Amino acid sequence: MKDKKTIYTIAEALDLSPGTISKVLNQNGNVSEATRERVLKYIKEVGYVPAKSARNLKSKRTFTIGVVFTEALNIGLEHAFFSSLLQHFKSYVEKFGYELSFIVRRLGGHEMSYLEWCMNKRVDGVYIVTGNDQDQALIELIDSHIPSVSNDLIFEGLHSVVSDNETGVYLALDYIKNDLKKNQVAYISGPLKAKQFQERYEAYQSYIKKEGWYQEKSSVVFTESFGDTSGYRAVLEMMALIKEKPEVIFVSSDDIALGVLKGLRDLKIRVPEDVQIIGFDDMPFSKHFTPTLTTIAQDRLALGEMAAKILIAKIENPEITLDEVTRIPVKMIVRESTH
Amino acid sequence: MKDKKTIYTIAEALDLSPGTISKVLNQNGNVSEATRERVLKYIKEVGYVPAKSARNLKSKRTFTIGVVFTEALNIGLEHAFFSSLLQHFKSYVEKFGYELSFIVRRLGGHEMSYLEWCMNKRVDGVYIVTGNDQDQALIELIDSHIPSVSNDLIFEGLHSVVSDNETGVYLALDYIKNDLKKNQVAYISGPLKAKQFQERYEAYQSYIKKEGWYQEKSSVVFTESFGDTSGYRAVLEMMALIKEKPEVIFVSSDDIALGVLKGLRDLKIRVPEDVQIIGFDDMPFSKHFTPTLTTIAQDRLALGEMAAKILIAKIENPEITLDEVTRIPVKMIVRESTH
DNA sequence: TGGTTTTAGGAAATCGGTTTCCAAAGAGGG
DNA sequence: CCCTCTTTGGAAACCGATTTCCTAAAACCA
Repeated sequence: MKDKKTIYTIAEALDLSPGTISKVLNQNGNVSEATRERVLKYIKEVGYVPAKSARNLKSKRTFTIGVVFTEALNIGLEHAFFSSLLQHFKSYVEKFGYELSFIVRRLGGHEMSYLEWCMNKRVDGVYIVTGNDQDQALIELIDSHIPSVSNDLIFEGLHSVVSDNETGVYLALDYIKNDLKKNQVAYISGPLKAKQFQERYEAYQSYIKKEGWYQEKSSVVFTESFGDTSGYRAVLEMMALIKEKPEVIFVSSDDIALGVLKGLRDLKIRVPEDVQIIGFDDMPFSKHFTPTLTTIAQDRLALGEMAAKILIAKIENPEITLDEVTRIPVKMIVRESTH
Repeated sequence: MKDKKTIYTIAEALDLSPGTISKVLNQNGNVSEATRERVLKYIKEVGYVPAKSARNLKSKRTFTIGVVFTEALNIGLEHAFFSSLLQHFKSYVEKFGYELSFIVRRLGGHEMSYLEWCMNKRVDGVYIVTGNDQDQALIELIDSHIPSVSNDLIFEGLHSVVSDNETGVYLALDYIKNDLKKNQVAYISGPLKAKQFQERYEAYQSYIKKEGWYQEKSSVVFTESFGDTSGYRAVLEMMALIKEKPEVIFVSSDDIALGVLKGLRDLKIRVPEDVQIIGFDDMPFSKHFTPTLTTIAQDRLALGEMAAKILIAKIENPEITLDEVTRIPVKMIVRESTH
């Protein structure tokens, strides 16, 4: 029973040829309804499952997508935002029969590049959840013929699906200007190595300049990495150095904002009475912070699914032409941290 | 250049036989140092990478571990605790050349069981991050000959690596009794379908009984799922029904506790002045809650790595005998939510 | 009924490695 | 110098599907 079951075993048992079994399995080729059913029935009976490696070897398609998930800057799978993208991407591609496999850079002891790994595995496509645009090995992969899509990097020749960060920043600043009627604002940014922080920072700068708002040097602080601990340190640093206390602090991500809230609490600065806070992302837990966090919501579902849709389209139709960058709309969510 | 490169191409170019190339690649067989280097050099030059599917087909080993990550009860990859386990597991097994592949239950349109998928892919082992112990398909997988390990389920015949939940609960309750000197305590539990909540709940019950602490019916509430929103609802429900307000609420996970804190705030109940809160898990963000959360810390690194270690041991030595359940110690971390 | 078109199913090559077995050449020993 | 032992590398079967090409039988048609 637990012996080997192959297409040959089956064929022999049913007095057919292996080719016929294969045809039944792939529902192509001409097989009579009668034998089709006979084969299917027998297969179910003995619990035969075709070996994927054999199939892959011959047919070149693996129905596997390689996932790049750089564990730099504190963002591994532990980072809720990116895990969430991966989750949505995964759910979507699974509907089309694709599976995910993490790209590994060392296989059984020796290092290999992203591209080598992908060729070795013959993945059908590559999904970059987070990556480092300075990474030569990643660039090599992007430049290869393997279809790829990213929810993070923006790169010549790479299809990216990212939030409309600029509009997000403008929404927040317009709100500060028109609703809160403030202009004494400070900014806490994640590391600019990450593309989204870079875009948000640039949008911030351009808005400030356009409005002519006064900004002293310390009113912009960069964290050294992702995560609440970084935010905690950043806000302490800012408040220690800044002369004119800000009325509003705009923080470039919610997880960093959590640390900022804690830092302010330790400094006995009340939110929103003494300073108001706006975050970016709208993570699930942001609505339960103390105070609950006003933020710019990213549509994680749309980000992940659109990336999936594009990648599948590229895999199944290599000739397709698409915009390089797809922007997903964001929206503002007002909660207790501003009023 | 971008044409096909196989062991045959290489062999021809170097005037050797394919077998010899294979021997070089696998550093076994007798090959002279001279040709070894010649082959290696040429391979590097033309950028040849062996096709994994061909290798797998012959050698049966795939160096791939299937990951079961049930997306029930709100716990997908988005759940920080389980993502973290997966992250640590992944980092560990990668050192030994294993890669991870999510187990998918529908491949190219048609449903398949966990076991079918695993046999189809010929995975070397299975890692259950989260699973449902009522799931017949999962049980079938566990009962199969494929080596497996779990960080969640505890099951006859399955190797599990889990926290010492009982000690964790006792630590918290001893602290309530001996340090806080309270005994008016309530409990908010995650759904008992999840093994860890079941264990914690049982430990709680046994302690309460042992101490003879008074408990009215509403002093234990179960959430319908994971996540802060569940906690929010649960605490509102509890406070609405309970007669004798508790002095301490013990919440069976930190993410649920976040919602509890928010609920109490909405009810104008102060923490820790009016009621003290103890969580379970010690998630990275728990130290930045308002107030910061006293909790029982689980060692996520140890959980993930130990699971990895055990699985690799089982794969590489099928005869090995191990304890079915490995308990990882927990410790108590006191913060502002108690005093 | 004879001739033509379909259809069902088989034979065999192929994908790209791994591995066993074997022969030739070189090394060692008396 | 002859014989044995070891090294080196080749030939070929094999892993388990897929796929093309082909033939025999069945169906169709006038």
